[in-house]
Amino acid sequence: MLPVSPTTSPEAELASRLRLVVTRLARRLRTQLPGELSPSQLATLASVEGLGPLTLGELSSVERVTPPTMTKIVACLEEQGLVSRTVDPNDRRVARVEATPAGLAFLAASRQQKDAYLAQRLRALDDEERASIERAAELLEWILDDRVRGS
Amino acid sequence: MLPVSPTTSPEAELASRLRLVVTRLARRLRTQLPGELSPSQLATLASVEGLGPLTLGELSSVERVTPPTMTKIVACLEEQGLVSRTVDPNDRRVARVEATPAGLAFLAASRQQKDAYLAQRLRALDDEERASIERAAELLEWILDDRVRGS
DNA sequence: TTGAAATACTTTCCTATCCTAATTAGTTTG
DNA sequence: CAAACTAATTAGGATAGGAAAGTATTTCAA
Repeated sequence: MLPVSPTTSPEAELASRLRLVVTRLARRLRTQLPGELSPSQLATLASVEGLGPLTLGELSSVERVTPPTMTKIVACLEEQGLVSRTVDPNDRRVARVEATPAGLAFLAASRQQKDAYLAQRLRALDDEERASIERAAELLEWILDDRVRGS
Repeated sequence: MLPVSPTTSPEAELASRLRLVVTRLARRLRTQLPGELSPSQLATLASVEGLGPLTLGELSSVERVTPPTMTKIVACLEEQGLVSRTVDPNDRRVARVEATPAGLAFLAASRQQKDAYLAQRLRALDDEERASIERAAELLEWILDDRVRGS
């Protein structure tokens, strides 16, 4: 439809198209939930849930955020009762962060809310179309996997 | 792989998976270009390119940003010579913003750079796999199309 | 035709987020 | 035990974006 800048390879053209749709869809999903947690806070909570109890340092490198920033994020989450901290008895410098039941519940609710939009749209597709999307999701997961060479 | 919270329908499960991969890929694409323009500035420049000359007010509502913020964004883009402003001779309160040739060139380059990452990854797939992604991109474009009923 | 209201943008000031540098507390090692 | 190292925190600063108020211009009603 739109005459994109002259592309050299078919991959480049597909890349352009994929980038556009992924960027837009992500934006749509983001604005779908104006929740009371900042994006970093939500992402941190999700990491804690997915990766189990983590130290502040691990969290800050997972979230690509500096340690001081992570200190504040975790402090805020803790104040709201969504995570708990436990000092490691063997090395009392480190504190492990863990999701509380309230944190897990919050995450589940927030996911359900975001997924609701997508699920509603997906319901309008037929089985074959949903299978296509599933297959693509698989491939994109592979693309995102950094064990594949090249940063 | 990860035991997600109990989902009710197959659509919900796919939605969850799709949301995750789309969000992550979008983030990857975003951080891929640490360019000298902020995200809002880049988005504004892209809107100006795509929608033609726009007033500040139109721009701020398109970008979901308050007028003062748009004033600053445009001022910054103008300083860098990426857009130009022209006062409407019929109504001297309004100023129309337009992309300069330098602005268009910048956009093209930035797109090419982002696409490069994706294109590189896509090159590692075979034709069948690329076709799957293309099909999915089509479906996602349809999903994003707001002319389809339901917000 | 002129004052009041409306409109388009700008200026000022405030908040939130995330950074770097320096500090504190705890652990390991020579 | 002291020096070096490590984990987390505190202090301070940069930047993006918003709300409220201000300025310039246009429109409308009496």
